[in-house]
Amino acid sequence: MSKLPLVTILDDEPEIREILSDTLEDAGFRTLSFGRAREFEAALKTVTPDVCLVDLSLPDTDGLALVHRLALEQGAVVIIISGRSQVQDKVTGLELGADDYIIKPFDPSEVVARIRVRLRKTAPTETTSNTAGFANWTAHFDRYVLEDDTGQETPFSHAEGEVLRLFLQSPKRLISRAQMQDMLGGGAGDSFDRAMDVRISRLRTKLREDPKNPQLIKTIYGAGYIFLGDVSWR
Amino acid sequence: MSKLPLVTILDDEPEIREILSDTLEDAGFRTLSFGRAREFEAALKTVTPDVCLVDLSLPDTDGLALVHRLALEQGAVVIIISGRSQVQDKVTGLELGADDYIIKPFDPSEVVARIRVRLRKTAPTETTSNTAGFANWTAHFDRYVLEDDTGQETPFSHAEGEVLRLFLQSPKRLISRAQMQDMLGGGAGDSFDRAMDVRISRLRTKLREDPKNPQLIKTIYGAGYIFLGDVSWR
DNA sequence: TCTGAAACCTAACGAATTGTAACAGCGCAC
DNA sequence: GTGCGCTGTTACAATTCGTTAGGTTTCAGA
Repeated sequence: MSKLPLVTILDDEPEIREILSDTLEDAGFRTLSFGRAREFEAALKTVTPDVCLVDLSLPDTDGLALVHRLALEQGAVVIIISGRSQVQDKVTGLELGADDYIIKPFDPSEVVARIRVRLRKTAPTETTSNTAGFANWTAHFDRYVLEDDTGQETPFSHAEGEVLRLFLQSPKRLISRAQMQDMLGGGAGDSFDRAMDVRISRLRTKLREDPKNPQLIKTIYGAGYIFLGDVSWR
Repeated sequence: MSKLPLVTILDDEPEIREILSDTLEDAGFRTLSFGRAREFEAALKTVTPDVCLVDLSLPDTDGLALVHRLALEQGAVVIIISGRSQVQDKVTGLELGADDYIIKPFDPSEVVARIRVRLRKTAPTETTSNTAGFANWTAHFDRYVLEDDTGQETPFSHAEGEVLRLFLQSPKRLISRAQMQDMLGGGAGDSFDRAMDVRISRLRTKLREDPKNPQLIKTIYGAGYIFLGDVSWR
């Protein structure tokens, strides 16, 4: 339904354009590449990119001025990719309106990650999925509600949700108690173990697990817990 | 009128904390420094930083988990400062919710520049429009009136409007009590918490929420409130 | 297989947090 | 002054969640 995000690449070196466009398209973006600022600005009349990658060392324009126009006048998301690694270059680039500044030589996957950050912040809240399906349950983390296959809803508390989310984020993998303490921000107390037990116990109750034979949250004696069941985030 | 932006610094090395806080305060920010994650998280109950600087190599917690919690649950702006310069570290940090990733050793002025970028992008919360729709309600902030889908109108007071506007400006996001106190300019009094409760209670009544099962304003025990419902400003 | 210790489960309790009715102080219109 | 609406405060009820305590399960070693 919604189109893939569009990323424009403006760099005078063909190899760099190719590396970037290949990586970005693999990562699920549409791309448009330009070697000259003139062409790029002409294209802007007909398309509106979600993110613009701009190399500063362009033959036909002052790159910084272009960035400034893009960011300030068009309100575009601009990421500078530059061979100049001096701090002063970065600072002025960022001050002139760039959203990020990546130094050449760069790792393509870092570029992808940084683009995703910008998109995440720009897009209206639907980026972080807050609903997950598993077994015959659907967990709505935004509403703190657990929905069964008949549509009946059971509310769960914040503490229970933390544990459930942790499980759903790494299903079919052993999760140790230490890990939970970290993730759930608890202090390392003597009796803290018990608190975690209780959380899990309560969660199991809401998931209508048979205490003698839990199907979803399995205890690994002496090691931790493991969440079975196929999870799909939506 | 508006206070200086608040930046928190979480790093176990005192020298780094000092360098950062000195530079940032010279650059026109307020700062709060912490050496341990525990203290930092405790402080979050009473203050709401505009940007959080987090060092990943903390003694008492898994830094990435902390970042994840901050970013996802609180919607905070997080900048990682780390000695780990591998691309994979950067990518996972950014994917887990960080807004930027700065490598040690860093230049303080670059840190300042990158913080300014985040603030620039976060700031435009100024909504010129005075009407917002959500669920089957329409809120008219100019007339202090809440209109339901049949056109029936319920007046709301200034205090109720403040809270409602705050919710409608960041829906589906956890809003802590601290945040409310900041936004609504209340002193941090002992009994001031109760006043906020009462405001919300009254707002819930006007929204005809079922007290046992609120659909729009949800309480997160020990954390704050979250407003569900899709908001569109008009 | 039997036994004891460690690990784990969970009912019940209580401290902390939150909801809301009732009251009081304030400002404003008349 | 009187009345009315708004808002913070107080007091008490309800909820959440960690802790405690006692029972059950697991596992190593005899």
